[in-house]
Amino acid sequence: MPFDTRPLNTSTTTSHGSCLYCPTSTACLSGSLTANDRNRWNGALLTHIPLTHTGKSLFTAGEIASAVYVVRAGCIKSCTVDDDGNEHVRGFHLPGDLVGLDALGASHYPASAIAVTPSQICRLPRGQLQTLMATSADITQHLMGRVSRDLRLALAISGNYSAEQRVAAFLLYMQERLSPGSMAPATIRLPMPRRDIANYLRLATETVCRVLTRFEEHKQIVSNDKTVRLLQPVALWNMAEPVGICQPRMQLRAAA
Amino acid sequence: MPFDTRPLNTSTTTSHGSCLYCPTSTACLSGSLTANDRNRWNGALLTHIPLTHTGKSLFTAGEIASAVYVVRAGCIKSCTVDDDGNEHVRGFHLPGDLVGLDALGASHYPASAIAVTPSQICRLPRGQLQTLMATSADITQHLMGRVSRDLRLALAISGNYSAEQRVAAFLLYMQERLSPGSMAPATIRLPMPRRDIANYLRLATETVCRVLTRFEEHKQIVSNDKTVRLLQPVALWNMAEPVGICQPRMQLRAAA
DNA sequence: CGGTTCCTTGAGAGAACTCAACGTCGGTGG
DNA sequence: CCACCGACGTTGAGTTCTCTCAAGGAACCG
Repeated sequence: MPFDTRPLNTSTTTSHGSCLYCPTSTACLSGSLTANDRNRWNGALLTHIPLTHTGKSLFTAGEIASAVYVVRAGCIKSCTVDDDGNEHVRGFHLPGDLVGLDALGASHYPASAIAVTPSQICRLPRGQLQTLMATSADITQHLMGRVSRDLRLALAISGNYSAEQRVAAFLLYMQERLSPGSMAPATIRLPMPRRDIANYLRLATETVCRVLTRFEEHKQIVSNDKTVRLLQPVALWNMAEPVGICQPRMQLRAAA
Repeated sequence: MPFDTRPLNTSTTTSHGSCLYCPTSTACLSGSLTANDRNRWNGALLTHIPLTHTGKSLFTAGEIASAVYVVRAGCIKSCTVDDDGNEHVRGFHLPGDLVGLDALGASHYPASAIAVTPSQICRLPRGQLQTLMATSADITQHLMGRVSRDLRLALAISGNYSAEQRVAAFLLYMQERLSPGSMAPATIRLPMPRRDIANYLRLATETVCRVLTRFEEHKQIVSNDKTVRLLQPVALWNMAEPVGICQPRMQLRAAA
């Protein structure tokens, strides 16, 4: 399978499709705009970006920030490499997410964007973005919402939490992103390797493994490589709640 | 001294002064706008906010986000309290900084804003902000810049760094903020207690103390309570470089 | 002066890391 | 078809870093 479409609801994606048929159209910014603004947003988006294969970079830290991207399928990580040569994963971008927002107020990208999985990307040139923002308060509002959502997520994950809290929060966050609304014990497929998860959560790869093993011993999950089934989301949620990146989930509260 | 104006260049501040005479006018958003936009920005700002005393909160996490604030003097920390009762300091806001930007895309404040030091604040109601953004692309741009700057800072500080790297980066960052451009070994006055610094850097208070003591043993700083003199900024910078929140500093590079 | 808060230092505990080894999987080439 | 290789995931043993707990001193304030 050269192109992983499992997170999507459709298996018929093309690299030249219009936003109208884009499987992420409800998650992409265009989904929440008025008809007029949506048309203009879609008109500015270049959808014919070729697939990005695993490890290929969309842009590199330090490059002049020339565009913002929308993930249409797959998974992109944004990361930096410090002067000691250590990689730092700053976040994962799933279908519907915007990539490169942290460069909006700067001239250069502060982080690189690298495909974690073969991905399909839409490109929105910076000039077009400026025009859109200058002429539509609504688009501006929604963009602001995305940037500050990223800010909230970064601040939440940067908190001082234990390895178990981090991993639990990550699992629940990914579940919410990959199968939104599903309350039953869901089976999710983590697109990224353990190394990237660990790096993102500021843990060692081995620590993530050990925590997953411990969760499995406690019958809270069933893990098989990239596939994880959350058996006791409530237990995980009780651990992860302080981190604050997963939904309030009345259902879970009620069940607990 | 009921009102700490030391970071400012003037000692004659009033609680009703106009932006024209505001000591932070160059740091505040208004400093980088065109004359027309600046007038409108200043016109929307309510400058007659009473002093905020240490420990007093500007707003509390969960409240409906009704405004954005500009710090005119003093220091504000934004923080959350998780369900375990632990406080998490998300950032410090110094004169010229905007507070509450992480609520721009949400209906409620995700974090509380609490005075670390007696402070003076300007208030910008949300409605006014929307109007400004809808009618001035320039103001929108600058606001975007602030939000994504905050995002970059949060992402940088959330990296996986040692206690020494964190403290060194924090000292350099504060020096840059409190006495910008100064290259000579500067004496800075940290407005916040060790507890808040430690919490912000995700360390124990005692660890921050120990690191500062170690820096002092190595003749890299001279520390006396809230006053810190950076004797070897180059050495600190070599430690802090990977964190990436301090300036590139050609001078320091050259000297190193 | 007593009370409180903050800063500092020490000793021990614990969480996560490093180093190392091993099994699995998928791709590649003989 | 199968051996080989590299990347990834998992597990164990020992180490290191940071935290926790504890106590004392300094500064501030009523």
